[in-house]
Amino acid sequence: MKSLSIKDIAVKANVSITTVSFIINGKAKEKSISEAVIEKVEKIIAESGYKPNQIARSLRTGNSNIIGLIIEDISNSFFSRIARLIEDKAYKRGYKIIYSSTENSVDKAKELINMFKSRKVDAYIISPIKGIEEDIQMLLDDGNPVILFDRNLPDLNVSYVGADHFNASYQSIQNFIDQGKKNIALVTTDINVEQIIERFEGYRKALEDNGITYNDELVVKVHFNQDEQTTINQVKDLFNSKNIDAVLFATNYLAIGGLKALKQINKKIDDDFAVIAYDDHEAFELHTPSISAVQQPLEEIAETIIKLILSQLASKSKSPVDQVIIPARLVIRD
Amino acid sequence: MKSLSIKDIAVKANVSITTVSFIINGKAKEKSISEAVIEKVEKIIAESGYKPNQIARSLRTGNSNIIGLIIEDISNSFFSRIARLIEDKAYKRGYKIIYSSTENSVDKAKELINMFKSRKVDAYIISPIKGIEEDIQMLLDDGNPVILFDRNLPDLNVSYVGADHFNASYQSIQNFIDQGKKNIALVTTDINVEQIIERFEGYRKALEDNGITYNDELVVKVHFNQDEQTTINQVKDLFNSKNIDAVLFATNYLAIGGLKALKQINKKIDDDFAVIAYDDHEAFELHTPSISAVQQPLEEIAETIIKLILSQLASKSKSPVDQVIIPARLVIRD
DNA sequence: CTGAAAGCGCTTACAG
DNA sequence: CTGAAAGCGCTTACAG
Repeated sequence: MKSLSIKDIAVKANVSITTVSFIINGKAKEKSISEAVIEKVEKIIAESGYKPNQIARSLRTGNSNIIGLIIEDISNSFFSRIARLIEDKAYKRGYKIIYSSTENSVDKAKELINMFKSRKVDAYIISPIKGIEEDIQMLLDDGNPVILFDRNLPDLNVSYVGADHFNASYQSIQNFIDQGKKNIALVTTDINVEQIIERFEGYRKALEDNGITYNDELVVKVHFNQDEQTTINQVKDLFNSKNIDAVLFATNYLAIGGLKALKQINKKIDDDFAVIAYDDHEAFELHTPSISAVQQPLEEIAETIIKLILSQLASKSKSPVDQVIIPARLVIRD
Repeated sequence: MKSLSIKDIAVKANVSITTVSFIINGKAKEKSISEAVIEKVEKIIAESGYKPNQIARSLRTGNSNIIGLIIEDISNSFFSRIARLIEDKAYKRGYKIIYSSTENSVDKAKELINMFKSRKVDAYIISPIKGIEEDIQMLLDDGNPVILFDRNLPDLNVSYVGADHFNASYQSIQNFIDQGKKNIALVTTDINVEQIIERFEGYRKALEDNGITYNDELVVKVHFNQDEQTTINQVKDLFNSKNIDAVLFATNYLAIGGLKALKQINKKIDDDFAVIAYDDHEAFELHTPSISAVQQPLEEIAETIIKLILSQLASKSKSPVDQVIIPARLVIRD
């Protein structure tokens, strides 16, 4: 069953394709099409259920009304919640989202960028990894709107939206110290991305500013993508071998694994031992006791991303570069 | 900066567009293009970084290599995990995913189907709601591959993949009864979708088969989309007014809200009071005590969906209708 | 007030 | 072994 084309409508209405096109695109008034013709054509369109072929429209106009979203992993709740907000806001402005997960692979990320490029997406929202700087630079050189989020690529002159990871991490550690903690551990990952590095630097700086010597042995860097059981074992080893009175988990999935480890070795979270997770998660409020967490302002991040995209889309000229850093919020529970 | 077209490559290589097209599409041998020409053209393509315009290709060939995914809400962990698996498997077969969330709105669902239609997606994966039967029937009439998942539309003769919600619910209740529970509550939602109805029927039938009278007052149906606090209050009311020794939460977000309510009224989960959540969630294993859950076989569901899609895409003729029901697994914790 | 025609970047049947 | 040309379904500058 072939679907209807603009030609079919034109024939049925006994007018030209041009006229139908003008009506579809709301240019009827501007082109002074007569009321009678407008009504006739609109009636036929409504009755037939005709939908313009967006592919043809894209080929002709050069834009697709699709925004490409490249993230690490859609099943990670931080990304899925951001994706939801972005989708919603984009949708309201007439844009659809194509997403794809990179799994932190440089090759896959490059492939995805190429794929989106050949699909002529109108804009790119990317949570990037190191190693794709060149590819992003090419997108910029070609005049594409590009917004990085969550993590920045400092070598690039590109728009970026993200939380203030350094300060949020710093405040978390300061909070521990204010409670009198001295042996503060950090469980983080070994991926070399901006936001993880900033969280580490916030940790280190807060210790330093409070006169506490940084101790390498209190920092565990787990491999990205390793299975949870391995992470759990590493955390157990850490707590079994060291005397620790507070720990910051640098991501929510690390915190989930870490809490399981603490449960298994029966390490109680109480006045003598404090925990903060970076990025909130539904499990934390529910946990006994409740777990404090750094909340990134997802709504604000998503809104800012979309605003920047739209303004870049609007300005046909060289896109302005905006770097927006949004404060994160430390939520202390219990 | 305009990107390169096939014509630019043809000019540079001093051959025709046709020849370049054959080479790009791997038909060089078949069309007996000479080795020398193939090499020359491939070299130029590689050097120039030329990527064929997929929009033009789609317009010409009529397919897009894009699969449309319509779900309730990407930020719900059940859907985001399924989305991740589907994306991954589709990607390996050369397909990309466009997704959109319906938020259980019939209007939005209809809009999304139209949007995907005008984008000429090659296939549709839909977690449907009642009220869009006609729209789906139109897709089927037009010969589009359509797979429903999670929830079925029984009035339609369409392929479907989902867990055996009835039996999983039945077994959960049977498990309670085997432990000697008598006053078994169900917290569910008021959305009129197949999988929620089946979970309810499983509950009711298990009670009946065990000679326990169904009691309307032990069933709470919360409004879809209401805020969590309202749900929490309803659950509190239920437990404050009734004597209950077991509860099945029909979705994982209801369980999250419900567990918060139980915590607030200090209702302990122990030998005298049992809880099962439908759909697992990271919070449940971590909870004190751990919460039992029905696990849907996500991997198998995603794999089956993709297999059906591919087989429908392959068979140019009338697509076969397969309804695949996959057993779910009750994981008892503690 | 309306239409004929070019062109977006491809694929492919046909011709040689 | 290779190419000219039609056509996918639109939009839009130009003409009348």
